[in-house]
Amino acid sequence: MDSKNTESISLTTLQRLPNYLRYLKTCEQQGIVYISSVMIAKGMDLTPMVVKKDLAVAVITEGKPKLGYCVESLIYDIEKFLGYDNTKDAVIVGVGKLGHALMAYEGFSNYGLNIMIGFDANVTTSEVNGKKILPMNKFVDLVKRLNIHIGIITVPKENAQEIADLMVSAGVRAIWNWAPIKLEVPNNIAVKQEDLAASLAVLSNRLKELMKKE
Amino acid sequence: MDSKNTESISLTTLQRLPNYLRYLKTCEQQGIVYISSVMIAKGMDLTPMVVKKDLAVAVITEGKPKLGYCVESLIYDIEKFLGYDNTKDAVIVGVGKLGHALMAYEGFSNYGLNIMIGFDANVTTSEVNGKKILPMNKFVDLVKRLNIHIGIITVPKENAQEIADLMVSAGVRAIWNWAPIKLEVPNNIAVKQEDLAASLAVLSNRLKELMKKE
DNA sequence: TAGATTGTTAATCGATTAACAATC
DNA sequence: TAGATTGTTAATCGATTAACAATC
Repeated sequence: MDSKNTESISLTTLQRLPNYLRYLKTCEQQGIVYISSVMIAKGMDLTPMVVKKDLAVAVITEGKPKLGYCVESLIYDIEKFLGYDNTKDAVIVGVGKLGHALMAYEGFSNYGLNIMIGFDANVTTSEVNGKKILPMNKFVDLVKRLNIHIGIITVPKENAQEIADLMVSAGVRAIWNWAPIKLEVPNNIAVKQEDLAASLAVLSNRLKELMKKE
Repeated sequence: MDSKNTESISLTTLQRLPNYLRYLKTCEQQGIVYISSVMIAKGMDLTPMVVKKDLAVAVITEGKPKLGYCVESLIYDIEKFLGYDNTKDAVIVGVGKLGHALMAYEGFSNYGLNIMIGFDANVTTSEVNGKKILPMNKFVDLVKRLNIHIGIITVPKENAQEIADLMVSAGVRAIWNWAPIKLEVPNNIAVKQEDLAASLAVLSNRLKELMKKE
């Protein structure tokens, strides 16, 4: 069916797609109906070539020479490609300050993610934003029963591996790990490491380069 | 002096460096004195070649054939390279749940970052972990006076650009932006965008690939 | 000495950039 | 029709991988 995306999309393109979406939606709101790769590139600090290449792999919509791409169709296609059209349920383990922040963040609904329930070893609050917080002993049963495939880990690094194991045993297939530790999981489980140390390394390196120039 | 790092280091290598550090410290704690690129690669899911190349650009320490690299020297060199040896002060603007979590996170001290003060339009708490939270009208003066060069933005996206402008006017040179919006700043200012939508796109794409295989 | 491991040089791979024919 | 823009094919660039001589 999907003759496209048979071979997997490049990581860089994939990471840019949500940004296209964000930009195109602001264009749509301004009443722009057709947009060229040149315009998109200008608005997003890319080159037109990157835009054309990215769209070519992620989108069915074809651009019209001289006119550009239909904004509405692009939005539709990209949302479809990213799976934003059918929201995926997730659970989060570790409702400390960070976990709390992620649970409360409204923006994830725009990304097709619904954090349904929070779990914590020490439950201190019963709800965040109308979402229940439950003790760990309910975890495996509930995740299995609700058939939830995405787990978010925001526990201290000492406990992250055991939580990952628990998630895998409960049928979780994709883990978003915020603990600064490399998780060991079976190779049929996807892990995305959120690496703040790497982000900081990039930022402070750029800062150093800037300072050197003066 | 530093004949190395004249030409800038590759982004991928840079992002891996904090992970080397983390791994090497666990080795040190286990009493390992010398370690080979093969061992490091095994412990970190890399290839020995990547390890050797990365170390070659970031480190002064030379490996000894048959023996490997001195763990202690590697740690010293990488910390130096990443600037962890002299801690940098930062301020954060937007002490909602996320900002609160970042302010309270102890781990940043390991990365040479010290979030000194929080600012917020509506101050509800006066302190987080012994760090003051102040109203915005104190921002420019204080940041200038303390000569702070790093700013973290955790305000809603509607306000992120004005906060960035304010930071720039106060002498901030590097911005870590958690709001999902592309900031416009002068080109002598470094910006690191924290892009959760991109992370989620990667994770859910991998999940999709996994599901397809079954 | 023999062999494992480093460090460097060459080959491969993939992504970005350039060039250009097709087309509205 | 003329010209801007798409989509595709080729060239470049940079990072990863392979090969191998040097060396402890």
